Amino acid sequence: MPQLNGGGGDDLGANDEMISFKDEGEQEEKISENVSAERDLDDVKSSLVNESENNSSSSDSEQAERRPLLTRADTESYEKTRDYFHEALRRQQDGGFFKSPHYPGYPFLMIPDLTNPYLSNGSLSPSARTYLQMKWPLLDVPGSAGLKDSRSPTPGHLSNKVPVVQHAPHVHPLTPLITYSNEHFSPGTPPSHLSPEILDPKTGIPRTPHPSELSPYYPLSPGAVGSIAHPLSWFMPQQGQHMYSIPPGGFRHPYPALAMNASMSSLVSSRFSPHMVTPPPHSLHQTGIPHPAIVSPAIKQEPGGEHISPSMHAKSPVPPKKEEDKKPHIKKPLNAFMLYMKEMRAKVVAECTLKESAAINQILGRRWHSLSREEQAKYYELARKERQLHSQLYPGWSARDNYGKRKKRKRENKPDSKPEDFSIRSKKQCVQYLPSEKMCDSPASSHGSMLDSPATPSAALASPAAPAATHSEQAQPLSLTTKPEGRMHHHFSLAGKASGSTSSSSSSSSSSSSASSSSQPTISIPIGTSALRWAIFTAVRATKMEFSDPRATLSQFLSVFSIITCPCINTGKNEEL
DNA sequence: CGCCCTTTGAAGTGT
DNA sequence: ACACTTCAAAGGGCG
Repeated sequence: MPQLNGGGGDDLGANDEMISFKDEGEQEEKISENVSAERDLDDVKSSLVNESENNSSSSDSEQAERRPLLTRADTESYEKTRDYFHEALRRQQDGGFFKSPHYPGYPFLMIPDLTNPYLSNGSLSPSARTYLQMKWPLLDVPGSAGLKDSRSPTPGHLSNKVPVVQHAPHVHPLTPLITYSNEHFSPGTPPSHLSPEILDPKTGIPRTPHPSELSPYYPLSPGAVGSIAHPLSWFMPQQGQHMYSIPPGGFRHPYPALAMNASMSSLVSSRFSPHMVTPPPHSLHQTGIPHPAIVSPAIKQEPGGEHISPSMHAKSPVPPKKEEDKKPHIKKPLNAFMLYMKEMRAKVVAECTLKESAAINQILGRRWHSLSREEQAKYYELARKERQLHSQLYPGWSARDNYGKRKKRKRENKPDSKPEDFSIRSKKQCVQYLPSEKMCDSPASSHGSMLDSPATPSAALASPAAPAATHSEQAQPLSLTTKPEGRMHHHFSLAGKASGSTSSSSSSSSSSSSASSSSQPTISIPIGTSALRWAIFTAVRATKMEFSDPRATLSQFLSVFSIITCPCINTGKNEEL
């Protein structure tokens, strides 16, 4: 969300968030799309502190172009998705590689961890994970060949990283993909809301899935699994990977019947793909839904073997554990960025030798910002489905349930983050992301990207979160700003939300804002409120400018507004430090 | 061994 | 309504 307001993210997030966006160098990235990750890395490292961004406006035009697309109605986007789906299916049937021009990564999007994403203990080795993510289709699943990963573009080196995974003879080839093992799964009663039946997408009437109905998308037998690709396989993990993995035994229907609508069913089916659908071999965990998200506290142990052959040993529900233990740890559904990260991490790691996650994440964050709206929208949509599915699986679950499960993090710095301290403590953030000139650089340059925002309609699509439409309008002004604007915010004392979006960013932004406010007179504008609009209005009036063209309006406004509110913009002075 | 770092986003709590 | 916090993934770094 941070990024484009109207865009998908918008819905999700508050408009404000968009503001908070850090401008990390989106432009930079765009300009140098080809730039290797190493460069990114270098930037990250070297600049870790000082990252001066180019102001190239090249990206603007690009963004401007794509914005219009985003403005379309949700329906359109969904249709688009459907088109992708069909396309994927078609390609798979053709046996060709599916390369998604728009979103190459999707195919393995959720594949990422063999281990259930929601399991705290992923047992697979990183390399194995990477391998599977990228190539799992190659696992001895015969039919999967056709699916070969769309990501083919992926550097071969990646594939090389992984050792061949062998399955025990008796184990289904896909078993490894089933991250969820009984062990992890705490016995529980399946959600009452889940019923064995599924809703007919068209009629919405519950019905019992018939084998014939399931196929071709829902292969019934393990053997068939590989051969039949789910239409959404391109979109979802290739048959096997699920965010919510299923226990070895699998459910008869993964999530048996969540109230499925078309989208849900597709999601579920893809997620709990074939093997899941497959009739439970023997050791089905009948009690419940083994969901990847469910993690038994006690389980944090050995990664290894059990994952590989999860199903095999349907261990009887482990001996009674403590009360607390009994309560499975259900992980939060992954958000759009997390999904993106999972997908791209391996790639980034492969491109640069860097292994440090912190650095990689920075790169990923930048890349995330550089993604087109459409690309991001896909992840948002995916994340939305994730949440939807998650909520259906765990109706009573609340993010709050996981509070305190982790050790406390650093948060302390925030409170104390006094300007000075702050600079010291979180220097990285400040320095790195608050490049001076860039911030000010031109709202104009940023406009291009912002321009598209108007459209909010697309937001719904992009942003799964959907609070959307309503916000989008208000947000727009804010949303207009992409990263650059985020910077602007710094100039303004936009305290609020901007900072709020991220702990880290928040601290930096807040600090920066405070710093700026202290050093220079600035206009405090509550973000996400009518105040901003008022400010805009005022600014426009002040200049007596008339705008006929929406785009012109925005850009002009931004120019004016920036001038009025952010003197430093012109100077390029970085107040921050 | 286990937390930190780092990213964005969602969802929680707090004011 | 807004601000702030926590957690989600990941894996090297570090105490």
